[in-house]
Amino acid sequence: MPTIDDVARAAGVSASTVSYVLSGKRSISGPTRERVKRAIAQLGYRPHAGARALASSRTNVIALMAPLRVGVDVNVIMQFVTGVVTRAREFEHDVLLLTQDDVVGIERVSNGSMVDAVIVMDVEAQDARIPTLVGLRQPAVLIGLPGHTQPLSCVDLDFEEVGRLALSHLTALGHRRIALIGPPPSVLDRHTSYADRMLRGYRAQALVDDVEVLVEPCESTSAGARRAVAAVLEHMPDVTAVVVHNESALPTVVSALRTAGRRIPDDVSLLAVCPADVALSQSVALTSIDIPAQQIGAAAVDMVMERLAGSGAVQTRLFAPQVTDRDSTAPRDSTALPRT
Amino acid sequence: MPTIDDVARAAGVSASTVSYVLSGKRSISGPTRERVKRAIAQLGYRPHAGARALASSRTNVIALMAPLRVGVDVNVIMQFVTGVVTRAREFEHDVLLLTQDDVVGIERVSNGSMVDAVIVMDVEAQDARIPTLVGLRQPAVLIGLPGHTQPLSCVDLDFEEVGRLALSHLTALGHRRIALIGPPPSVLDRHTSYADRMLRGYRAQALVDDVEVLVEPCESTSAGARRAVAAVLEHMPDVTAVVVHNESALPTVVSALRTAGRRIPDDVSLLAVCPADVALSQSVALTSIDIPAQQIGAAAVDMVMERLAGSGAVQTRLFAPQVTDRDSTAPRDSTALPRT
DNA sequence: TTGAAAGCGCTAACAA
DNA sequence: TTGTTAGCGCTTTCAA
Repeated sequence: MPTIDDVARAAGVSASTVSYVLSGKRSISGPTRERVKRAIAQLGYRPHAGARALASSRTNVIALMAPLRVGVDVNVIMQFVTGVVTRAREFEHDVLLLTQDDVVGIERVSNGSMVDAVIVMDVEAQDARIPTLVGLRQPAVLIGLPGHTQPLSCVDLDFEEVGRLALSHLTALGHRRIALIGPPPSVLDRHTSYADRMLRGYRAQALVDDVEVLVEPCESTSAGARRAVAAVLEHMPDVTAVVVHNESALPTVVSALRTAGRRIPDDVSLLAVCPADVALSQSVALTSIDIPAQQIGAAAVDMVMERLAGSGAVQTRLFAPQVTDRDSTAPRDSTALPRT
Repeated sequence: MPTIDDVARAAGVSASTVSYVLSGKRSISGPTRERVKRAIAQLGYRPHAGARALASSRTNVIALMAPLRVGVDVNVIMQFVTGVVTRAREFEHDVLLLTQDDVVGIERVSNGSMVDAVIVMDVEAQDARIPTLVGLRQPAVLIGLPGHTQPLSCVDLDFEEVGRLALSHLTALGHRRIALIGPPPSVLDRHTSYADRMLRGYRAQALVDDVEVLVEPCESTSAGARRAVAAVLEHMPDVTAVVVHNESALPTVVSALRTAGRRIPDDVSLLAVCPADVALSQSVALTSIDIPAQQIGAAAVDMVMERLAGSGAVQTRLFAPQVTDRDSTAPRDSTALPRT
């Protein structure tokens, strides 16, 4: 591999000039720049990342800690990751992948100066990683909100508002008995940020709208979904609307409701909280609140970059949820009246 | 951050001694080692990754190029990634995540000496990345097989054998009219390695066993799955067995068959090609051929490490598939009388 | 068993 | 506008 000195020699300039051509940190005359660029292209020169990191204390790599366990809304995770990687590349950064369980990994890559920043997914209310993150030399961004405010940047969909919105959308349609088929018990037990907040908003809105609600956790399997539907129908036989916040359960919830003789949306309205493409790939186009995972991932990178540029302060950024009406919701009395 | 010199000073030794304690590349007296280790712990010392890479030309990072597009058997991808990351950590390596579309990314991280090796997923028969990979200074391992033998290490499930095995398992149960609900058309069109090979084996075995088969590509949506089932029932009304090689279609295929009045396994046997946990989370425990994605990912890392240690030659490693009998397959005449 | 010292390839302050 | 030079923090050869 050619080094910066090889390039400098080929272009008849000094190494620092090559460096400055590459970084743009000082002005270079047109002809010089041209010669240097030609030499770089000719030799196929690539700066050595380690040397660069050593000299500049910048690695152009950010760490992303993602929950690689299977079963938990794998699509959403993929979209977060895609958003992060794609946006990072736009800033000439690469992404180092850390897994959830590798908590010491944060310190390893941070203290070992392998990365410029850390993005953490799947945050829990009392997240064990937070003390570590707070002590880091590099900026950290959470996707999700910890239970208590921390000196850390956070970004997420406003899940509390998701809960309120889901419920109020259905009550506005006249529904008074509404069930939530939620995330798996394990997610709830861990007080995963998004699940907790969604539930809080949902329950709060139930009080406001004075409607009866039911919350049924749901394993991310077909059997789990069927069990959840059965439980809902048993405990709330006259349910007329269901909110589903569990991507993998979605197809089975839909078919289980039908099997139980509940037409969608004639007998039961269904509102899903999931990425838009998931809502659209079900057997009915589902009315849904989109989880803009890719955008959130991209926003996390933006916040990282602002912090690295020195222009960004610690902040929390919440995306406002929106209901997209599709074919799975209807007014409560839609069957009582003739339909078109 | 403390440097190696700080540690050396604290321990009353030279920097090289600290380095050797860390690498184990020469013998150190017990007391010295102890003092050094204590100093390291006390100072919370971490070697600077860039400096290390510069001096040793080893980064302890491997690049993983993963297909981050959604929809294509996301669970399988996650399991590959998990396998790679987990095993890499066992070898003290981290994983840099590259996306499929970022083809120049390979050259960037390779020539920029950011990584020690490259693992590439989702290989196609004529894969555009192969020439690049062949020219790399670092070892490359493919998960999947290219169409023509290349001077590259490969590892995968033996999908050709999967096709043969799936079919012969069903013919052995007496089935003579068998349909395959396969991957999405886009995957087939790209001649994705695993899909091509599975089909080849399946068709070859159909000739051997002299049975009638049908191949129906299938979009990874509920609607797509329903369409595929309808097409199968239309073109092969007396079908008695179905192979499904499309993870996301699985739940809907199962329910669509039932809706069409075909009981599983009484009227139609169903054999799935998917990770074991996916087969188990359907509404019937499906007879399946497991895709041991995590193991394959781990094996890819093993091959990388052997190559890096100098002990590994270029080789292709194929995992032998196995059928696990569960509740979705039965002899053809289990309920009906023997047919001609 | 240990130390001294020469790089590894780059950046950026200082000089011109 | 460009060049010179002193590190960045580590590994590893050579010497003792």
